[in-house]
Amino acid sequence: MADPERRLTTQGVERKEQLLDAAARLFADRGYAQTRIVDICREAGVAKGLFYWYFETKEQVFRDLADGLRLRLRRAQAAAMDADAAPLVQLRLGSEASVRFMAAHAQSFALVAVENVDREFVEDIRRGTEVHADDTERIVRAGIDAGLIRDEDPRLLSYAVLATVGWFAHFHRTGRLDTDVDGLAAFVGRQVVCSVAASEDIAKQALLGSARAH
Amino acid sequence: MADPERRLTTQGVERKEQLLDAAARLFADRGYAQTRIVDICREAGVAKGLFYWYFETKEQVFRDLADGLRLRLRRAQAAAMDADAAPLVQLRLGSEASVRFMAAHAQSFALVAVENVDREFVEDIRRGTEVHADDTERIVRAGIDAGLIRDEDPRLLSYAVLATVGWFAHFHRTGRLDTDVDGLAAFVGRQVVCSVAASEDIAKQALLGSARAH
Amino acid sequence: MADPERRLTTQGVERKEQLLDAAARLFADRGYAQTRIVDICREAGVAKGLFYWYFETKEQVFRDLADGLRLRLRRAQAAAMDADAAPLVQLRLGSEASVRFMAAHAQSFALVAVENVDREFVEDIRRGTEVHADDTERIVRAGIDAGLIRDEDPRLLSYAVLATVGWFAHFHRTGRLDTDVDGLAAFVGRQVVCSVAASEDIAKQALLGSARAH
Amino acid sequence: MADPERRLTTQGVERKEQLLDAAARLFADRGYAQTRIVDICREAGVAKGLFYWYFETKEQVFRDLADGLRLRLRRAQAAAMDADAAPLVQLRLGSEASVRFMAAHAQSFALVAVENVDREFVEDIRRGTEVHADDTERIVRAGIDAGLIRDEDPRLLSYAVLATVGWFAHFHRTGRLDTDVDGLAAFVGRQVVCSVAASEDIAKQALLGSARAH
DNA sequence: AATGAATGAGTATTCATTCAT
DNA sequence: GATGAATGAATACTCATTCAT
Repeated sequence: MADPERRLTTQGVERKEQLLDAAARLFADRGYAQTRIVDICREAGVAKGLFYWYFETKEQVFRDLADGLRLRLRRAQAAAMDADAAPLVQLRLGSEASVRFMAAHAQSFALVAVENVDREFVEDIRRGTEVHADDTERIVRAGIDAGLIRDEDPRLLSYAVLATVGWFAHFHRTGRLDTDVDGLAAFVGRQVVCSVAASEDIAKQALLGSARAH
Repeated sequence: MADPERRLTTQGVERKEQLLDAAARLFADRGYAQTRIVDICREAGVAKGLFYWYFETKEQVFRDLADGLRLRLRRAQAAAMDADAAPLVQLRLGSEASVRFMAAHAQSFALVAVENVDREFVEDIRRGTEVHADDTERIVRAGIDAGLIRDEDPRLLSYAVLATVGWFAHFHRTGRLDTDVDGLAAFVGRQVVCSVAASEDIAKQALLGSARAH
Repeated sequence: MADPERRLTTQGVERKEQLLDAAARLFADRGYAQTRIVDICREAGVAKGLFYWYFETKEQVFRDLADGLRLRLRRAQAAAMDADAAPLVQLRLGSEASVRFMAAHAQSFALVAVENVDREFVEDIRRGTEVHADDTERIVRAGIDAGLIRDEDPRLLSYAVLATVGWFAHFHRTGRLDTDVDGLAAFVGRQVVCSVAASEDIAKQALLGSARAH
Repeated sequence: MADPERRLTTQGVERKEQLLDAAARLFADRGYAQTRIVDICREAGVAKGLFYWYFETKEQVFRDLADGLRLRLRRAQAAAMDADAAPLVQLRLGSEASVRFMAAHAQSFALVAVENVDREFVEDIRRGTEVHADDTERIVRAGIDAGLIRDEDPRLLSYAVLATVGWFAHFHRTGRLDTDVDGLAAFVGRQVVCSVAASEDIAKQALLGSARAH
């Protein structure tokens, strides 16, 4: 019923937003499979039939949601990173920004977290991660070339960075950390830097300006 | 019909194993929701009704599978770690063993890492992680006390270790790494050591005996 | 899906009625257990899923049906009884009306009289009988006080009345009586009166106006 | 598996009895449909497979049980009735004996009570009732011929007797009467007599020797 | 745009019965 | 006789999706 090309009025856009929000809340709260279309509509306060005016399928909503998140996360990172800064500093700033963003949108991120995703979407999530890994890898390569980062496989190092950022967001989301977001972001920044820096001195250098240089 | 208390004969245990294996294969292959009881039975070569002689519900099988996996993972780690070794070496050995084990049972881990069967199960996973974090934290504390590990919050450092190990297993599983398992395990070992060591020298020390000390 | 609180449109009420009718027919015809949801829907000419739009469970329909029947039976009795009449006359009129009503809705009563759906339902039936016994007891007490009814335990006498009425309906339903409904109702009326009246004369009095006074 | 012709050893007969008892208890307690073969076997303390050594089907057990009850009830009645007594006295004695017997075997009778019987057995039960009605009718006819019983259709009067006896047993079984069995039997005897006697005097006569002649 | 009734494919689970040992 | 593992037919219920209004 929902034509992907359909032009929505301003009101329509809002309605769609409402449904998207409701879906995000519920998917995150109870998981994709455990969320019924009716639930989403009830949560959004509209009738069941209306869902299909705005979306083609339940699956589509999930993808829309995931795409949106990816996009906004990348923007948040980009905004935080200083293109002129040293690679390690860029990694630190990017990681900190990511943690902050994910924490601020914890609810939504729950639904793209590895452990919450339904089989049918792993591939989507995978692709999303790859994009981030590409971004990271560029910086890592520069760092290696400049002798600032250990001479390991750049792709592997990028994944290591993503792993740290991703899991801490996850741990924070699931309430297992008493640290506040600022403290956490700072820690993740330090951890990322220390885990890839070629030497202590270089790491210290990259952590200048961060709350608690080690 | 399946009584959790029921004593199984040797043959019965084998049958159960057969079904468990079949289930593991199919769950890993196509996902929990996409696997029907009939499929499991067909795969195991038994009639549909027999499933309920050995298991109470579909969910139960899943949980049995996950529990078994967790148990074996812990054993594999314990076997790999030398209680007399230095903390960093223990972390390295444990991490390497984990990566190896997860890689060897990638199919099965695909399950517990990704599926979102229900709230209860997600809780199980969480608890499982916490147990690992506890194990790790003990070693990290010893390392900090000995001045071998950076003086950060030991819990956070433990999570960082888990993050690295877990995600690399995941990346490997999803076929994004061309590295072989040995190379990957070694890398993860190095990465873990470098990400927590208090200094380069200490890290180097801990990596002696590893394939490619940095 | 069926929300007990849901407000139905006029059309919706009709649909529900349709399904209820179909269910009543089939339950009566082949029994509760032998009637499948699909059968009911086919009989009503709707798709299987729609059943659950109007009812919560199969059991629910059954209970709805039984409740409705009980209600209507009580109404039929109340309508037949003249509040100003003598107690024995009231008993006679009530019994006759009951027999007539049960005979007219024999199909439906086959249900509530015979089926053993579950513990809960048996309880329902029990409660239903008690209500009728309460109604009857009030009249019986008045009769005893007026010296028109034998001085026995009023509750026991009420049960005796119910027994007579109930079983004759049952016998009629199961086709064991060649008597027509009018003859049967009259007989039951006489039997009830004679079985509780304090004396022949009193009984005769109460039977005046009945087809075949004894 | 179970051959109806099979000769059982003494032990075998006991085993069968055990199973029959267990089945009676469970059928009566929770109903036929709600009782599983396993339940019966567990209750009897034997393995599931053994059931089919002694019985052909679950249905068969029910029939065996019902037949046995019928037989024993008839015997109990016959034993209580004095063939030389007046018809009304015979009815009274037979009714009292029935109530006593049913009360003493309340558990078992629950399973042949109209309201508990599954659809597939109503016909069986019906036949059983008819036999009793035949017995009763013979006496009623004699009473009518002797001018002791009201000149109504003898079959209908017989049913009235059965109704009274049957329902009071039922009411007693379901715990709705505080009267003790002796009191109840006496009441039912009086009620039966009064409900069919041709006159007060005749009734009084028939009640002589009963606890509380009216 | 919006509603909610209608559709029907899909599946976990139960349980009487059989059978090899 | 006895056991309990194995079989498979049968069915209530869910929920994404469609559609008339």
